[in-house]
Amino acid sequence: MNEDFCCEMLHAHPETVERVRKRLPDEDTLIDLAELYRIFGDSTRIKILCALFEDELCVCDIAKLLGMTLSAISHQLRILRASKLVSCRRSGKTVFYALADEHVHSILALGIDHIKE
Amino acid sequence: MNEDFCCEMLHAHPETVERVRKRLPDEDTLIDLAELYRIFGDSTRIKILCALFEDELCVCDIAKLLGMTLSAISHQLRILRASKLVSCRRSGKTVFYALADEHVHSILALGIDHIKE
DNA sequence: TCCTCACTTGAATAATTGTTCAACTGTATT
DNA sequence: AATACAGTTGAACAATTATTCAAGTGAGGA
Repeated sequence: MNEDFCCEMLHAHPETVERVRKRLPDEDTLIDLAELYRIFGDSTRIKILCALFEDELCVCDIAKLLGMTLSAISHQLRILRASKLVSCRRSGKTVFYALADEHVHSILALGIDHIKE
Repeated sequence: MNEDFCCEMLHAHPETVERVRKRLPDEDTLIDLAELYRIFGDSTRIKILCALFEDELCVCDIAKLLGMTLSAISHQLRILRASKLVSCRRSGKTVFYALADEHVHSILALGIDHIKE
């Protein structure tokens, strides 16, 4: 749609809008940011991330911990892998998953802080 | 489903699972946490939050800034209000929105850090 | 080589959700 | 009182997505 006709705007604040527009991160950054949070925004994935926050786990362990099927967990791990939030290593028939980095840890911790208030 | 039959688990690690289970935040906290991130996980809402991070804005300003309809923005503001991430005040015919607290700021900043690496 | 098991994957289904459209508030102006 | 405008809301629609089911890998053991 055409942004010039989103509303009448006779009483909008064009100078404020311009100032904010200049400071706003670029479109791609904002979309990536939303995408990152979207990954955290599912209870199954949050549970997996919080579990891996405690220890490295194999798919079977996670499935048992969450009371879900291997398939459901594997599908979610695929999404977490694609987003580089978890890493994995194979040991024989078993695949172990772990958090990818400290950032994931920080983001989780901050969210928990917010919830608890 | 029954967590005892999620998989064969002949080679799972029950002691690790138990240890992690004990440390894991309770179910409700995890669901609330996912819910919080889910709100951040939409590009329209992230844009609104980032814009409000810069300045208080009326609905019309936000619509112009994002090039979207008043209705679409209002629907998203309703969700942000319900999640207590934004506050609003009416001044005549105009309704101004602002970030609800510092936490929102912190969560956004941390996410941007992660993206930029 | 055959079998078992840990895990992955693709298709199908059900549920959720973002935007649009049209109708409706509430406040100010004339 | 009538009109205009900023914003809200509900229903409908399209798109996305989480889980299930069934079939398929790949590694180790017999």
